[in-house]
Amino acid sequence: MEQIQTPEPNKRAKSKARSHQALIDATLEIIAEEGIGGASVSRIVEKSGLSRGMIHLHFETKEKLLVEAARSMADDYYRNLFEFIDAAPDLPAQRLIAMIDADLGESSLNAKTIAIWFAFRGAARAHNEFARYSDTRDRRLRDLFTATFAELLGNSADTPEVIDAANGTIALMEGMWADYFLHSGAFDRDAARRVVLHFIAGVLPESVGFRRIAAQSIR
Amino acid sequence: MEQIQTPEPNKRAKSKARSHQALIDATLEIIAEEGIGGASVSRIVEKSGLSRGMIHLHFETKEKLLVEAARSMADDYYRNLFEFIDAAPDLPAQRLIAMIDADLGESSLNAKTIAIWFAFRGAARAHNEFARYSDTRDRRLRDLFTATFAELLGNSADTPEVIDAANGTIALMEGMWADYFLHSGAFDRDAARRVVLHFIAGVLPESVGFRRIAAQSIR
DNA sequence: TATTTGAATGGACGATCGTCCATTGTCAAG
DNA sequence: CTTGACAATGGACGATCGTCCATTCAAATA
Repeated sequence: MEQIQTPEPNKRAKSKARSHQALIDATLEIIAEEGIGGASVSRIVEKSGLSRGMIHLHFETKEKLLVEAARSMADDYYRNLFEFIDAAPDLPAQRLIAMIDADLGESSLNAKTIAIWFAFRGAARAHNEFARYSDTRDRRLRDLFTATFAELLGNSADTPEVIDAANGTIALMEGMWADYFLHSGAFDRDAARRVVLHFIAGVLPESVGFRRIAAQSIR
Repeated sequence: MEQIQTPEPNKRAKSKARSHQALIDATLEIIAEEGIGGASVSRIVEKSGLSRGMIHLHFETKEKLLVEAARSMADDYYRNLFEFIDAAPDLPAQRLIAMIDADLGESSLNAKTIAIWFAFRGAARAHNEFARYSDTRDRRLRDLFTATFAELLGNSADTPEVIDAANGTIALMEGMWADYFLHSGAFDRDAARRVVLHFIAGVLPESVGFRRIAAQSIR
């Protein structure tokens, strides 16, 4: 009987996909624990439990595997961000808070992901492919913040008020990531959230009512 | 005639000191251009124009040379910071602005130093010695900001208002460094300064008069 | 001037790096 | 069941890594 072309991957393809992902996962784990320098071919294949030739088979080059790993970090960040945005009411103030919560939440900001982000960034000067993903993340985030502040302030997105508010907010969150990176032990997630909301409220006119909404959301 | 023991270094010691510094300088330049990974023994001795055995002679280990290079970055940062602080009037608001100007000024924030700082940070997970200098820098800065905000607000240094103001300010400046790192081409130094001052003014009570002093200093 | 000191040299060393490929083993098509 | 396809293996390869040390040579001392 002629079989309908199976939509689900067959055993071969499944195994291949599993190996592909195992290499990326192993690479990220090693980078988190030992930095980019520790991510040698030998360590990666050891950690993944696969054989030496797999990196060349799946990624052609170790470099390209690292780029894929960086891309996967950026993807995860955005997936989490839009989960928060989609779950929030469609009001600019609520969306703003949702974006901050996504950025400072456990799934984006934790010991493993932060170690990986800073490791990739540190190597970005040498390998601009990494920078592309650090930068892509940043550019999309900047556009989202700019649009949200424009809506919140009732201004066009190219006014100084909007641009400054977006720049300051992004800087604040970046700074909180750096704080976490340097003192993950002492870092207080709720305090970071409170400070960010407080600083943003300070630069917005009383009339937009952000202060009240932010205050309600303080935990 | 018996000569008085020369207080200035003799030719030998001078040459040794020059080589010592040449190795650190070469290392920092390579890290700025090619990242930590590019700083191999071969590259360092090539760049410095010295011979292969010098790293072992002066630093015992390449690792220790990198640590010395990181320490030299932290030293430069603090030297510049205190130059600004010492030049400022002994008033908390002026000192606060001086610290921000030191942090965002050309001598601390430029393409070379930022590339180096982020490279060291990225490798900090692997080699905690680097982290010590990133962290030392941060801790002293944090203490200075906390003391200044305490004075400005007339509160003790352990009140939430003071701690939050210091945390937010440090985060803002960290974030501006990250912005510079990711978009050194598009970065606007004066805009960054304006945003930081604006955000700080927003969280301080009108009564401390920071807004007016900050506004006067906007360029 | 003769001797001692130690800064500086540069090649040798084993370890590890990333890449490549002949071979193996297993799944899917014929 | 046989055969072709291909995911997977793991060792070989030259290049480069960081360390070490026998040697050189100029400066300081006697």
